[in-house]
Parts: sequence; C-alpha cells; structure tokens
Amino acid sequence: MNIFNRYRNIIEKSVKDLSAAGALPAGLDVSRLTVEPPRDPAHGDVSTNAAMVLAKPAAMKPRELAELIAQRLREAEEIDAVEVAGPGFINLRLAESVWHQCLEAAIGLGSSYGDSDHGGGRQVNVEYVSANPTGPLHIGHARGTVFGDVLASLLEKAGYAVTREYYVNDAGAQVDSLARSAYLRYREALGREIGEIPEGLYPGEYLKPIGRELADMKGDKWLDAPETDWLAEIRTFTVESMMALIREDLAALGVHHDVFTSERELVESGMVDEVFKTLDAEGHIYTGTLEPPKGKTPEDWEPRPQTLFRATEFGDDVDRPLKKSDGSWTYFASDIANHLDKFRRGFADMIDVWGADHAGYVKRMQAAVNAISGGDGALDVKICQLVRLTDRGQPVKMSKRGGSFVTLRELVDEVGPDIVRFHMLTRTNDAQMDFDLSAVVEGGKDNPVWYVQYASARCHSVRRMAAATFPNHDMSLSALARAPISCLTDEAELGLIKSIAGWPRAIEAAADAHEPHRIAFFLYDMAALFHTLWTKGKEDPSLKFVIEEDEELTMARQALVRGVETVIASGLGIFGIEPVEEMR
RNA sequence: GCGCCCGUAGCUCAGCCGGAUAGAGCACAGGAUUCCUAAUCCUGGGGUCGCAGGUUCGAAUCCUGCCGGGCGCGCCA
Repeated sequence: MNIFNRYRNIIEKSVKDLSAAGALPAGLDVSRLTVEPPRDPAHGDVSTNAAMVLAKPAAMKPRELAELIAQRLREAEEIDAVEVAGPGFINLRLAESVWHQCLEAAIGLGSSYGDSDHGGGRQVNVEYVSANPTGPLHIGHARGTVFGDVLASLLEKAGYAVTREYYVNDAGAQVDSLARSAYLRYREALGREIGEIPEGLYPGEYLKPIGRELADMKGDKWLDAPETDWLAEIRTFTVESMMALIREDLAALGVHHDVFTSERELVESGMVDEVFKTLDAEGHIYTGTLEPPKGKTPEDWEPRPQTLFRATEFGDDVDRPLKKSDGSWTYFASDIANHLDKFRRGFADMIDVWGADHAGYVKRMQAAVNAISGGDGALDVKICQLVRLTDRGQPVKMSKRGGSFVTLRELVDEVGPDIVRFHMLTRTNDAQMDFDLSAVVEGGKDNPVWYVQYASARCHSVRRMAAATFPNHDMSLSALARAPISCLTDEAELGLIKSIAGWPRAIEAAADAHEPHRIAFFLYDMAALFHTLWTKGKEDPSLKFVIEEDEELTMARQALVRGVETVIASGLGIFGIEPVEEMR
C-alpha cells in the first residue's frame, strides 16, 4: 500500500467537500495535484501543491486556498500538524502511529512487501537481448540484457503481467554467412585445408565444435556438394546451436525468456505479407526514391525506386524501405510483423530494449506500431547507451585475440552475476557508463552493491546478537509484527521507518517511468540511513539495537531491523540477487 | 547536413511525468573504535545546473536556438 495514495484521497476529499459546501467551484480538475514527500524533511512528511494548482480555477490566492484546505485537513485523524508554506504548499506532519503501522504492515508482508496492484494485471511485453544468433553474447549485450530483465521483474512487482521476449533474427543474410562459416568448419573437421576464414564470414572458434558435430552427423555427404544442398539444413542446425549457446550465457546471468519468436517463422507464416497488404490497403505504402543522406553519402549510392512505408505520416523523419533490391523483406518489414504478432497476442503495451547503435531506428518502429495497431498499441523503446569496460581506470581492449574480455560469459565468470546485474543499473539507461572490473568487486561505500549487502549483513548480525541475548524469545516475523514498535521515537529510527514506508511508492514510480535504476538508488539511500543509525548506537548506547536490560525495546528494534531486511531482500529480489547474511 | 542521447561540485553521477535554501559518492581537511562488523559513521570547504531566449505563481526539469561530447544515418540486423 502506497501511503501517499491514502493522503491523496484525503486531500481530494477535502477539496470535494469544500466544493459541496459552496466554498469552491464544483468539478475542479485534480489531475495535476501531487502528493509526495517534500525534498526537505523539515517541511514535514507529506506535501501537496493542491492550492497552487487549484488557485486559478478557484479564482483565489494560493495561500488563502491553502489555508482553507488546511483547515479541513486538520480535522483528519493521525495528522499532527498542517502548515501552509512558501508559495502555497500544504505540508502535513503525520502522527508517529502512522509510521509505526507502516512498519508493522511491512514485516507482516515479508518478502511480498512492495508488491503492488498498480499495474492492474495488464499485459506488458518486454523484448530484450534479441541478439543475432551468430555467436556468443559479447560485452556490449550485457547492459541491455540486465536492464530488460530487471525492468521485467520490476513491472511484475508493480502488478503487471509481464512476458519476457527474445526476437531471433534468423532470417537475414547474416545467418546465411553463419551457415557458410559452419560449413567451412565442417570441411576442416573432415581434414580439408580451409585457410583463412574469408572476409564477411564468422571466424570465431566457437564454430569449430559445430563443424565437428556436422561431420559426425553427416560424414562426407556434403564435402564437395553445392551450397544449395546443405545451406538450409546447416543454417537451421547452426542457428539452433547458437541459440543454445546464447541461452547458456543468459542462464549464467540468471536471465530466462518466456518466448523466443523466430523471424524466419514470421516470414514463412506469411505474417510479413499480411503486414504489407494491410498497410498497402490503408495507403501507407508507395514506390519512391529516397534522397541520399546528406553529409555522408555512401560510395555506391545510386538513386533507386523502393517500396516505402509512409513513416513520415506517423512522426518519422523519412519514409522507410520495406524491400531490399533482391525483393526480399528488409529487417524493418519483418520487425513490423514481429510487433503486430505481439500486439495480436494481447500486448497493447510493448517495451523494446535496444543498444545505442539502434537509436536511429526508434521513430520508424513506433510509427509502424502506430500504423498496424490503429493507434491502440504503445511501444516504449529503452535505449541503453554504451558501456566502457575499464580496469583500474584503464580501458580494457576488446580485441578478439588478446584473451581479454570479449564475451558476456567471461565478464560474468570474472565478477559474478550479482555484480553485473546490480552495477549495470547504477546509472540511467540513457547515459554512458564505465564498468570497472576491479572497482566493482572492491568493498567500500562507493560500491553500491557492496554497500547494500553490508547493510544486509549487519541486519543479520544484529539478529544473531538478539537471538543470543534473548534465546527464549520468539522473533518470527509474525511475533515481531506485534512488538511494541511505538517506542521507536528517535529521529534516526523514524527516518528509517519512513524510508521503509516509502518502498511501495518507489516501486510504482520506477515502474511507471520504466527506470529500474531508481531501485538501486533507493536501496543505497536506505542502506545509508541504516548505517547511520548503527553508528548512533555506538555513540549513544541507548540506541543500540540489542539492549540486554530491555527486552521489549530490543524486540521493537528487531522489528525495525527486519523491516530494513525486508526491503533490501525485496529490492535485491528485483535484481535477481540474494541478500548476504555475512561479509566474507 | 539530419536524427537520438548526454552536458549539474576538481572527478563519477542522482535529482521522482515544474515546486520551497540544487543532493550523494570519490578526492581534500579534521574527528568518532575498551561498546551489536570502523570495509562504517560524523563535521567542513567546494556549483554562473553548457550558453542565450521563451512558457508561468515557480524551470536543473518543459519549448526554441546555439556550443561541446557520444551513437547512428537506402538495398545490415
């Protein structure tokens, strides 16, 4: 339960009551009204801009209106003080009992604390990774992979029905090159001299086992056969093998998709033709010639009539080609089919997670979704900017030969999945970031994962200490929910409780914005509050979590500690990370 | 040339669909440890929020134009 929603209701009701009483006009629009914690805690617990937003339509001065609303609010229960401040803010100071109830509710819920029905069970499709099945995942895929997976978890937590999807680009020319590369390895496995892998094919070592498998299965059947004999079969086999490899890499990172959609199947099923016919029937397709891009004309540019989608009618900058010169579909054409397929499967809300190099593709895809869904589908594209891999501040060379980090798997093996998963989200997705191999595994408060885990470890340490001091006391969550938490009145204690109480709101806000990194910052901030309270107990022994002479107070503080634990576990759960009980 | 992203303290970055004196970490200076993990905590200095306009009760946040950096720009995916 997001506590700020409760006060939003109370404030809106006050406004309605004033309207009913004739003090304000009827039917005021409250959609721009905000109810949130003020930036400065000295201003109170809850702040609203109601008076400033409604002043104009009510034809009143903001502060006068604020005072009118404030008078109503003063009659509400569990509000200790109502102040009008600044240009017309109304600040509420809540009774301590409100916060105590929040803590009680949090530990009562345990790991499900923060779960929300905010999304109302609406279906959301999150498509991420979608790397070409031409080799193992590399470092450049790491950020989008983690981002998509954690965003999906976040949306689930916020009450959406989420499907994790991977679009397999198994139809274009690249998978033909892949098949030819595998064929060379097949010949190699049978003792033929293949020399250097030609330009345009895939030279990676990972295709050697594929070649051997093909040799084992087929013998010399294709050794001197023409391409038409083997291409399709080797392509299918190799793509499947690559997808198996990619799934293993993803599993090592803790990532599992629900649906893998094949581009080839979309094409073969006629979905792309259908998209074309539909768009054509609605007049969104024509044959025309595009202008060459200014400033960077390709060397082999020649004007050529193409089959174009009128993307400009839906907000794009230029119209986009649907067919290649050989008559086959462009990637864009089949990706439209992909999104139509998703839309038809019930996903009006779609999210795609792409790398920065695909940013120029966003508008056309959104235009297409608009066109094929009649405006009923919404596509949000989250672009993950580049990650620069460093080690002690020095850039790590990504050469394929040097044995340095090239693959996602190597990164995961080096620093562990938890660190990759958390650290990739310590920055907004649309800003570039550095990932420093040595810094991310070091302890210290500048390492967010470590700092949050340290708070978790301290929670468990206190828990162990309390159990040793009061061995006969029931400290189960249900017992602690009945602890006398009203005796937690120190400012630092209340601050921590308020942070715990703010967790559901943080989930909803992060989910609405499609910004999982906010969860990382929330956890870091709460860990800081906890570490501060810990140290206060060192300076003032009466604030220690375990007080030998006061069993009741100790239980109340155990409840607080379990509240912190609950939020950390709940939050790390979104990242797919287990909280630690000890630092070793 | 065009599009997208970024520009906030010396450095790395937050800033919640506009809100009240702009926040953290690192670095720097000082301080807290017979006491639940000091890998922590506290105090301090340090900012024309790239620049210039605009929108309004109010702008780091929204709009426009510049400047600087990154990514991308027909028949690749």
